[in-house]
Amino acid sequence: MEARTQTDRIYQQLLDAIIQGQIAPLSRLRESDLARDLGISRGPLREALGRLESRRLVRKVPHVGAQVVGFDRAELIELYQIRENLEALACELAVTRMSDADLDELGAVLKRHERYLDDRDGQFYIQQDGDLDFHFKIIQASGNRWLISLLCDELYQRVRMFRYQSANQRRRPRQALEEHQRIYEALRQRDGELAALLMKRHIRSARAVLEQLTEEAPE
Amino acid sequence: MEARTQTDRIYQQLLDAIIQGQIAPLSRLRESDLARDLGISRGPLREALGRLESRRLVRKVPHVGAQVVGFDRAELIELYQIRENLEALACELAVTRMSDADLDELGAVLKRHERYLDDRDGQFYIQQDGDLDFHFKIIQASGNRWLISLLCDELYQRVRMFRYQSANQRRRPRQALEEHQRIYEALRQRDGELAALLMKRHIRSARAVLEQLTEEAPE
DNA sequence: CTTCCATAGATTGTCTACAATTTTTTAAGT
DNA sequence: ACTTAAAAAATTGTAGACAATCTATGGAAG
Repeated sequence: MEARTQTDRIYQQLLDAIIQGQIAPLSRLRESDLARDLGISRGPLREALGRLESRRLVRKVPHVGAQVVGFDRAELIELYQIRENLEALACELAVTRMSDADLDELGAVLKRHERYLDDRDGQFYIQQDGDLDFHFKIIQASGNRWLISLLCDELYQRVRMFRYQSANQRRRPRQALEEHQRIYEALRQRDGELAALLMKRHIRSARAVLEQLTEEAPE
Repeated sequence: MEARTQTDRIYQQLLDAIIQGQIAPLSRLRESDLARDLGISRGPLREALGRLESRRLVRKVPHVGAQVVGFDRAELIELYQIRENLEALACELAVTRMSDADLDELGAVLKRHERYLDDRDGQFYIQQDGDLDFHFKIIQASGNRWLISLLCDELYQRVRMFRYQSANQRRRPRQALEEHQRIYEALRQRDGELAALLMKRHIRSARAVLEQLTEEAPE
């Protein structure tokens, strides 16, 4: 039997469904219906919805209800601005804490990505989330618990959601990989400052793509 | 009658009590007792506790219970590292968005602080939270919604909790004020880069104090 | 035809009771 | 006296019913 609680299960389940778009953005989430579909009562469901609200994947209005958040270009750009800075910080911190073994693991991730790219030349959907492995490893290595939970548990959910929905494969996976490799090299050489700079650039270029993507008229 | 929900009221109530130390760190929070004391049922209370857990002011263990988080020096230092970077970013963004009126307001905050300092020479408890006004104003002016909610709604609760509990008045309020003034000047001159640099230094010096405060043996 | 208000329906918020799990107590065995 | 195990107590997790609130429908007045 599961040691976890219903709330946890349902939360995870809804989280995945939302991120992968199985529950469409802006969907209204009716508690009674959902509870029935999921085979639980409203209590745990409400707690799960509350958690989703805290993670900003759902918006709740008192006495009205909950709905999945929509795609908001401006908000995503704001999110990327933050990632720029926090992941740069992660690089600086990681440099002082990563063991050689950690670096080897990180290198292995890149090797794996490279193979994917060679195989399915260009089009790599699986690498979608695989890309995150690289970032996650560095963040984890930072050893800063706030940083880890902020980036991995909160901000990144939104990034993943965006990627799934917009079917927005990176335009230039090869370039992204090269940027990763350069960051990796900097870490190898224990040059935190450089790694941070490169990471900042890396994310900024992703943001630039995002800004062009759904270009809108300047206000 | 209040438009808010019980969960909201209780959440705010518990939040204040925890931050101000009326509910001591590491206190066990028993649902039945708390609910009785607060005059509500366990349902809304549980949702409030869940929200507190999301904000990292409470830790919950399934089937065991919830307790207020304790003082963790290392964790606070990690938090300050993040503030350094995010508030620097806030400065850069704020520079491009602050109106002259906004700047006047910010200046007024500083004037007020100055008066406090002149009156109750040195010892300023009220300025405890007043200090945050300065930071909050800049953060708000950044216009980055993620930044605003991360700093104001999440991270700062922890900072406030620490300040209340440790009765850790800033040692050098005068110096802090001067640093604020310099940041303000940089913003006035629309020099975002400088403002960011000064903010980073400002928070870093606060962190340094923190590091000395409860000095522990290096591991 | 439009606007306003009242009523009915649907949905969320809250309470009480019950089930599952953990912790504490108690007692037996070594 | 100490360890182990079983039973009891306390506490959290879940379910279902009721109350409060919002939304939509329909009718009357202008």
